[in-house]
Amino acid sequence: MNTTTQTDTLKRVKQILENYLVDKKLRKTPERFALLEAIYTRDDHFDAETLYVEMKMKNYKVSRATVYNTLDILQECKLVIKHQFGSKLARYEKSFGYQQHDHLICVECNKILEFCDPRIRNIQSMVEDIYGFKIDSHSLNFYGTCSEDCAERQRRKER
Amino acid sequence: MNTTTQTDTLKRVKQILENYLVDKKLRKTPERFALLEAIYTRDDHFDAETLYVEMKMKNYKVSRATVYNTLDILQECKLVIKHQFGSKLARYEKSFGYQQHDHLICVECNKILEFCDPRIRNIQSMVEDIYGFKIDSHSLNFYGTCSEDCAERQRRKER
DNA sequence: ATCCCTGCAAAGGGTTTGCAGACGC
DNA sequence: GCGTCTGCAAACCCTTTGCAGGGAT
Repeated sequence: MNTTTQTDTLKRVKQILENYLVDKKLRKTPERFALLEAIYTRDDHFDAETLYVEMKMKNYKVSRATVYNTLDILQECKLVIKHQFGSKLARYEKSFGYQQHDHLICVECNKILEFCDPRIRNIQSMVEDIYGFKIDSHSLNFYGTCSEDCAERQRRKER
Repeated sequence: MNTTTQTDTLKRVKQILENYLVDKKLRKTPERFALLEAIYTRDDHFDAETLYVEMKMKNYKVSRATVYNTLDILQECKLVIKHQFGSKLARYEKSFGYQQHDHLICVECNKILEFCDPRIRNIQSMVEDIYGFKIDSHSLNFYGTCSEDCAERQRRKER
């Protein structure tokens, strides 16, 4: 994504947040927009603490409470997605302009790759039909090792 | 599953645990076998606390520490699978004699259904080839509502 | 007899909550 | 000015850990 597009994205997501806040009669606080910008400047699967520390480093003071509060709001307006990659530590990522995708997680070095596969949609509609569920979302994670090094490290642990 | 088969399963999983403990030079304590039996008598996706309380109710005293310790061991010998269904609270289920399956979770009433789909295997091998990962396991969860009642309750929340 | 395992309770890590003061409306 | 949002810290929940006594080998 080049700089122009990123600036453009930033404008659009800020607009979405603003609309959401107005609609829900919530306040347009500077903290919320600062956090949104920080999130849309990142390009990874971060946790709440990392975001909190990043703000601190930039000399933008926000409390942990505000970080969590804002992450909740951003999830509600679909600007952020929360993941639980098999541990209790929640991970987040921006979601505007991204096509829905799934994750491939290296259990050794924690590298996370993304992939898309249209077959999941098919599985979803089949499952909806069979069980009478209305499905809103899904998460598909593959866990494994990303390289021979990581595979070797894993084998060593299992002994 | 009829009673005969369940008794049979119980015998077999106890044997598996015993072999594992001997192999790893761990001790065959009564707590471990009692917990294994409790787990294989259940038929749901339970959390550690529920199991702990169940043992208490049956007047079989085990500590939380032992519950967690035993769940770890049972995971290692593949008799139990641990799930993280989008919350920090871990869920467990017995896994011997079960084919690998995935989950459908009602976000309103927390009902959990299971399903299998062979296409996931295909996606898995494709992803392995493309990204050079060696995949050990996966988790696919669909989140939605299980009935019109639950769907309605969800809509009411969103207002 | 060894020393791993247990029970207990305290500590731990991530997240949520309560409260008083700040500030968007 | 009203009422929500913030920062702070304490509380919270689930899980892990430390330790001393007990039981498997």
